[in-house]
Amino acid sequence: MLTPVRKRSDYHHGDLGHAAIRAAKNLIDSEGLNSLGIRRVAEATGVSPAALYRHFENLEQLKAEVSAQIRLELGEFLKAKRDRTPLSRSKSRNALIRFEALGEAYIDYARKHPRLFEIAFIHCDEKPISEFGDLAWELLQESIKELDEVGLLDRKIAVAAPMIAWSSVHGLAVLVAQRAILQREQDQALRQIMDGVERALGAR
Amino acid sequence: MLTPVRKRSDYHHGDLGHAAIRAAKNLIDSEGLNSLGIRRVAEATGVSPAALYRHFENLEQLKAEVSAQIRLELGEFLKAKRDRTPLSRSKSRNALIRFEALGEAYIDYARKHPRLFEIAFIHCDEKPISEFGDLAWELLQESIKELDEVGLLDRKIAVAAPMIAWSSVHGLAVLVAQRAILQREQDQALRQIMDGVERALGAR
DNA sequence: GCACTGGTGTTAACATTGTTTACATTATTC
DNA sequence: GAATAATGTAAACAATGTTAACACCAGTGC
Repeated sequence: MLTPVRKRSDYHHGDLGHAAIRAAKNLIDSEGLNSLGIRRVAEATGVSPAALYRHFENLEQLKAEVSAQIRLELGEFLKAKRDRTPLSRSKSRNALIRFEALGEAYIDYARKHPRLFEIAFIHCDEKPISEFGDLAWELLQESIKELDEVGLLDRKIAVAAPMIAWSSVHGLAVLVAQRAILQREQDQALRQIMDGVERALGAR
Repeated sequence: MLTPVRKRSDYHHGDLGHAAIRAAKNLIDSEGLNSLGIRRVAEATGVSPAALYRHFENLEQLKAEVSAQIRLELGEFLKAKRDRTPLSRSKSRNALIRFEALGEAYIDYARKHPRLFEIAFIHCDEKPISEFGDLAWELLQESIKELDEVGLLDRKIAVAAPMIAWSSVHGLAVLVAQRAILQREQDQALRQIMDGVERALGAR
């Protein structure tokens, strides 16, 4: 991914703002949150530092917008990976396969982009997951409904199911992103946790 | 908690290092990680900024030591709260009560000290939870063993149990600390998750 | 075509930060 | 009690976020 360079008349950028968010994201992804700075982003977008203040109030707001962007991309990543998993002929098994694909994809993202994942959920202040229209959350709900339709969801636990599944996998993802779990133990941990979730939901 | 002030002869501090970690912790707790700085800590401990470099290589290392300190305090918090929960006469119920107390205490800490909790597990690089002799992890293992002894643990899931329980509750704790879950929904979420964990472990 | 206006960029400055260097003071050791 | 190590200070450095004053340019209304 190359650094986007100035276009057009060479004075006005044309799409700073979006370009800044992209540059900031790449910076965090490759060098970490601490390396994110107004001046670094300005350099990467080929613009003077002060120009960024026409598009963001301050560094903190830029971070927040990058964070939102990452949440979006995470959701798209989950969706894409789930829709690419091969299905069987059993509708019942497919519900489970697609559910597990979501879990795997979630951990996968945390492993591939740990620094992005770490800031995905900063500053959701008083905006709960279940309300800020998060794509990932919707995918989870949808998947649980699929489980229900094929009889793999214990009705007693139905309303709690999304929370249980989310926090279980999210917990692991956080630990993976922070490298608090050894690389070689991550796959095993995921299998254990998905097993646990499925036992909890009654899906067995 | 007052700012520790210079003691003794007024030139040598006597216990900078520990005092710095304490000051840094209080700073983070009350104003957030972004407000942590060498100069702020120097001011709080009544010392010149350069003095801190006799005790820490740089700001990053100070952060790491604060992080370790927080992990320790979190463990002690869990232990204290668990040992203060009233027990019943049934040994079987007590195992469950103590297990749930751990979960509640974990969330409680994240709620009371969100900014501390958030940095508790940064920079555990390649030192997995299960190995760095973490007190909290030991408490969890111990509690699961208690569940096993009273027959509340499904043997098939025994080895996976710690991972399942940890990541579930840790996931919620992270969301709570980041305020991605509304205050009034937190208690319900915890109950749902503990239910889920107990179903997963076979503890019913 | 042309002035004007709002949006977007630049440059130069400011206060503040982490960090280093050279030096001062105290503790400790023989 | 002198030498030495440990621990503090002060002053400087480059780099940072941010602001203010000015420059350019696209679009609108005449």
